[in-house]
Amino acid sequence: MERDAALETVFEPVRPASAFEETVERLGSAIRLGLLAPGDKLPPERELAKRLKISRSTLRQALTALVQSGHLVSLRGRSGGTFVAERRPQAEPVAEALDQDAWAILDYRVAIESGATALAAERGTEEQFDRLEELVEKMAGELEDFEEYRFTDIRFHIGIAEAAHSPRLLTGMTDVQAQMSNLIDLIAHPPEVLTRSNEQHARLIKALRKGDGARAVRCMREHTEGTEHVLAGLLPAPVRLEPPTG
Amino acid sequence: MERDAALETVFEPVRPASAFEETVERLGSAIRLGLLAPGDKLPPERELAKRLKISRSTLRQALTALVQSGHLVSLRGRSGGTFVAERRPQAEPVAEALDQDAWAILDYRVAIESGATALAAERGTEEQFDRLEELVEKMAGELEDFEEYRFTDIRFHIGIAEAAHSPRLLTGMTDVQAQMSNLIDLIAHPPEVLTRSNEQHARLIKALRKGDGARAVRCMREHTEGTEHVLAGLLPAPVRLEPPTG
DNA sequence: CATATAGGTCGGTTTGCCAGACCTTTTGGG
DNA sequence: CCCAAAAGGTCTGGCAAACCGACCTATATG
Repeated sequence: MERDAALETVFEPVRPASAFEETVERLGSAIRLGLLAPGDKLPPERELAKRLKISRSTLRQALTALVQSGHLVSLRGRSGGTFVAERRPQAEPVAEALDQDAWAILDYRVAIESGATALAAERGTEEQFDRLEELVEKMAGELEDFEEYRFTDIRFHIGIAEAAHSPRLLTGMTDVQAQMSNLIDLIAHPPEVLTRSNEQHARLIKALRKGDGARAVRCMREHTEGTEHVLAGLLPAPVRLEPPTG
Repeated sequence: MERDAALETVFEPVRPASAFEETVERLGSAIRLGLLAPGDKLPPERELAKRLKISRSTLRQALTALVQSGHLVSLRGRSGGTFVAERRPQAEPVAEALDQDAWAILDYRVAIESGATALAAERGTEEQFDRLEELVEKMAGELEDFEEYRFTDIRFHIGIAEAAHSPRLLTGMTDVQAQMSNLIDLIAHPPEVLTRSNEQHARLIKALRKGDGARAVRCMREHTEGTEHVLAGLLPAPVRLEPPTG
């Protein structure tokens, strides 16, 4: 039989997330990605529960988890509320998620990034490109502070997804960035690397402005490959299996 | 505030799928996509439940649903089992899913397809390209029978995801193809269109063989645009909203 | 100091899912 | 010919997640 790989996926374990899990993930990622900035106030519980279409109790489970993990702070009383913590928890990374399949996200990333890039080249507005360019300039001033740089970088990449004008790609991109962060936090980022990386950003924008999708995608690929090569030295095994000659 | 679109996604309703739903979707899609061919026998319930890591009762809910919808047939007795129905249910399409956001899948599709294409250009093996070429030849003989053509087409696109050697992309691609089918079934497919489409397939493979990712992606974009243009006449509104000048 | 606005707590109900025992149908093999 | 094996079909009890809604507590502002 031939269509084997595809069939295997069909029978892979079904593991739907619970409402609680998904909520933690959504809010947690948004915070780690800087979509919710330190000090930002979340909507009141009852309201947020409505927006997320979950019960308040479930929402509170998630909030509690995020408070305990240091992502959120909640204050009681009249002008109280739930706030994004000022000092982000230093997620001690390493040791976890360094699995074999850490590589899997890289593949997905390539797809989302280059796909979004191709679309952005066609649909992006001047304003959006301007904004991307601002971000590039901002990054240029953050070469010494990786924390900051990375946040701006995330906004840059999400910005590309926005320029693609597609909700699905936007969620895809936030997904990707969230998962990438786990990996990216692991590696050193000397200013030279960031400089180079940001140059690629600049070239990318140029191609986008010209509407040259193919070139833009090539830039993006080059860009993502950079990370991959750096990671290559860190992740446990570069084994990329071949089918067992079925 | 600027990062608005991204924030909205954060607070979108959380709606985790149930195990039941996801199972129906997985099996149903696999059947509609032809990954499970008519007459194929599924593993016995108890075993399948183990593989999917769900309880037999939940699995049976899903199977029952699929039997009622005509996708599956189950036979009792010793050499019984659950089989893929010989005649696929003629999902009377129209009327449903023609929503505004039918367009959303098209965007995601572009990302997955062009992303997978880019990767396949780098990682695909000769054997895989050979196989893709076989499929193209097969399609060339199916220009008069759209049902058949479409199945082969699906296998072609999934084949590209396989050539990209990435599990995530594979699931992404099956997702995309499943959702696309809803739309594609709606439109007429005269042989001329299929011919043209298949020529694009052929060019795509050529580019893949040369390892020319950029060119391959361009081919793929051209290919997907074809569908989009045809659909453009059918879907309710081509409105692609711009942000309300926040 | 009253009251509005928040977070915090509790109890009861519903629903999804699971585990496992048991029944029924059919057929291949002794 | 009959029975054991291999399937699908049925039922029960139990647990945990999620929901709903009412109520408690803190506190800052007017």
